[in-house]
Amino acid sequence: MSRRLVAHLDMDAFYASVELLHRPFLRGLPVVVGGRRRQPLEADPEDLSTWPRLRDYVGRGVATTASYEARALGVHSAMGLMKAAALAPDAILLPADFEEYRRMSHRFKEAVAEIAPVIEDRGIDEIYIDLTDVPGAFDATPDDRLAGARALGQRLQQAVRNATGLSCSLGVTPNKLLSKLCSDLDKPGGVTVLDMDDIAARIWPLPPGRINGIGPKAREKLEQAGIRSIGELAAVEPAWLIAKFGKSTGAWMHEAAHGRDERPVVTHRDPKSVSRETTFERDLHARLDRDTLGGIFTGLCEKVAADLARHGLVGRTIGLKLRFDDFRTVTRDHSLDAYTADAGTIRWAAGQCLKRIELTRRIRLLGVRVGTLAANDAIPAEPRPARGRGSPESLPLFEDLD
DNA sequence: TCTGGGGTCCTAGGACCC
DNA sequence: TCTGGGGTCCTAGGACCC
Repeated sequence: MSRRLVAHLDMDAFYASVELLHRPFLRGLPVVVGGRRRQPLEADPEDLSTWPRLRDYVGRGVATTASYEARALGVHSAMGLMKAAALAPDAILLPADFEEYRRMSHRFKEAVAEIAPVIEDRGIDEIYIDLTDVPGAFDATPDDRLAGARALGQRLQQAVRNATGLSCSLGVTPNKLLSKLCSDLDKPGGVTVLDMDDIAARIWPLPPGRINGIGPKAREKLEQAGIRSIGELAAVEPAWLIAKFGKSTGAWMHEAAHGRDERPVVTHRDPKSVSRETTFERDLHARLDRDTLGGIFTGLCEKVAADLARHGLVGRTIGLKLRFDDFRTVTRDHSLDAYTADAGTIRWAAGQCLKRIELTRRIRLLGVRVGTLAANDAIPAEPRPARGRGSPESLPLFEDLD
């Protein structure tokens, strides 16, 4: 087995930290980023009482990020803002400024790339870095066998701070699984270094949910079986896990609990789907609100089409997603014979999907997706045998419901 | 005061073909 | 008339992640 060194770098409370960078007078206060698009901020830096507070928020938004002061009050990302307001009514609520976050994201990734160019993007605020071939990665001193890994982690952290003024945390270990886990162990601002020999002492005491890929459902199942730590998970027969979680997940879980992970750092991935969805301010009725729904539907299809065009992509499988007022979600797919990036064709196919859904309840969310993607300049001339279907000139949508 | 938006991957059944 | 497999594509739902 070849020796690897992989880092996971995670920005600390990224969106909130970017906001505080631009508004240092808010430092020390609980700050939450999130909510739906609102009017531009018109607050006075000199007068904190003019800044929007969580308690004044009304609507369906969630917290995207909470500063550490807000986290101390129990607010965390993905929490509904109404619930968050009950916990931290005085927290400052800032609208998300994705353009700015993307700029800072680009900046920190560039700074890392100057030191270690093999980078896997995991979203706007985190990356994996393959350090195996970076000079010094495996240096050791008499009192620190992981001195090279530690020094590299600290160097990356300093480079990010110099380039952005922002703090991040790193895990540096032999693989992605362990590094992801470790970057979270000493947040904010930590560099956690670990070798396979340290797994029993450092990893096994942690709860299974700390493993990336074990979510609420799996955690619940494990808990019911009395498995409360990664060490206990590691001691379970793989056959039992496979019976409980299926072949793939069960086998993976066993390996993960032992800290084994051979996944490479992937520098490029082809996109699999492009989608747009929106949750309405109020639940809409298929018939009573059909004009509103029809307009939103068309808008989503146009956005997806524009996204495809921007990336030079075309797709063949059109998907529709509805969420009802009881939060039940249904999806329908419709595969076309030919690739498309055309808004009208997408809307027609999504309309075919809509026909197959029984609209008994009010609708909370509407989404449109295009999958089975190909590059615009590499479409097969005869993609598939035509199987006969209507032409996209009629657009039966919410208009002809009823 | 319920629960955003953009994704990936897995499972499982049925159609259809050899 | 009954009995096979394997392979691929399509669809629907669900778990999970950032």
